[in-house]
Amino acid sequence: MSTSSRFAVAVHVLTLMARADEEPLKSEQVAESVNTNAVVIRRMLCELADSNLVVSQTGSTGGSKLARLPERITLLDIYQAVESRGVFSLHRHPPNPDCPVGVNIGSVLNDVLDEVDSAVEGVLANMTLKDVVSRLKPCVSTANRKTVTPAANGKRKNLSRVQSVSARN
Amino acid sequence: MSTSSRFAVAVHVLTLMARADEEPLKSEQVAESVNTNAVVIRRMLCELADSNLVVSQTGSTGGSKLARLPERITLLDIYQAVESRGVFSLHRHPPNPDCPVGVNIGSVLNDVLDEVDSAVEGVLANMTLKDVVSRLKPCVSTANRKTVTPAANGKRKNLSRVQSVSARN
DNA sequence: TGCAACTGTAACTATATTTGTTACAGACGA
DNA sequence: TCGTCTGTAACAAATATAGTTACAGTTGCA
Repeated sequence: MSTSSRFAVAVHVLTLMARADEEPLKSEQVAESVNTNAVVIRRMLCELADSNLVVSQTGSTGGSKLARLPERITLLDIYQAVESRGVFSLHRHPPNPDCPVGVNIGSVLNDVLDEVDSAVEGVLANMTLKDVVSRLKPCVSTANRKTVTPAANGKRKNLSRVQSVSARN
Repeated sequence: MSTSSRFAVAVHVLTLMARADEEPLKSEQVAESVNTNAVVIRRMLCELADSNLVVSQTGSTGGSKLARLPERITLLDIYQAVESRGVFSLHRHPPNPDCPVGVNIGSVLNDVLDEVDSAVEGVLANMTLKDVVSRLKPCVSTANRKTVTPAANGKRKNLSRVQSVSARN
């Protein structure tokens, strides 16, 4: 399916800000936690700002912070801000219009794919950024230790979500 | 999100076979309806055969047909046969393990993404290939006309699913 | 038996999309 | 005015999907 990691990264970024409270974070700081380039983060922050999820300020004391309380930001808001297309795509090239199946399979599939999208959105609408922060909590307080709590290395139900155990470098 | 069209194509292919009844279809015929290369179809047929959704036969009178009745093949079966990964991915490179958020955001996200996957699977499990064929029916009988019934040009709720109106060549 | 018509598959190439990088203009506080 | 930010353009790298060519092996049939 080749999904992007944009949603995962966006949630990560906003989670950092939720925990930073009102303190604006610099793209460089965020990039360090996400483990990517600061420009990638800034690009994403622009999209999040377009959707009114964060506010950024330029200048020497600049940075970005949440535009509203974490409990008022759902994962659906985040998803819609950074993932434009739906879950599936139709054919890359349109099917043969001279074939009775080809000519209207797209219509049938669209209905199905809309249902799928709605289901996804339903799940995402039910969780807020605050919920994410809470679920994260268990490992905090004993700041910056290197050891990971065993439960923190959860595995997906299904397979390869990339990154899982050991990454590629 | 950059989803693939594999699911759409697979449903298309199996729909053709459902309508062909027991008559085996040649990859060339299928490719013509899907509007792609026969090898692309044969590759997909191999995957579908691995999942026991179709049976193929080599030789001069060969071809492929459904391995069981259309009412016994769900869209979930098809999805699982051709789309390996879940709907979303985690970070391409693992986040910074020295950051309290980075170290276990993956675990929280995994839970969410599992929920999303389950929701998608739930929707797909509720429709069979037979249902798809039925929904297709309205336009048949008056074979091979070029005009499309107005209702057949349905649009997605959201935007660009590719292919929509005019394609790219 | 030999041919023609298939499938299965390997090995590429082409195309698209996402991610990462470098560079720099402009904003802004001190 | 200077240093430190953001915003953004332009491009390179990485990845994944789709399309193409080529060919070995299978099978029905004359």
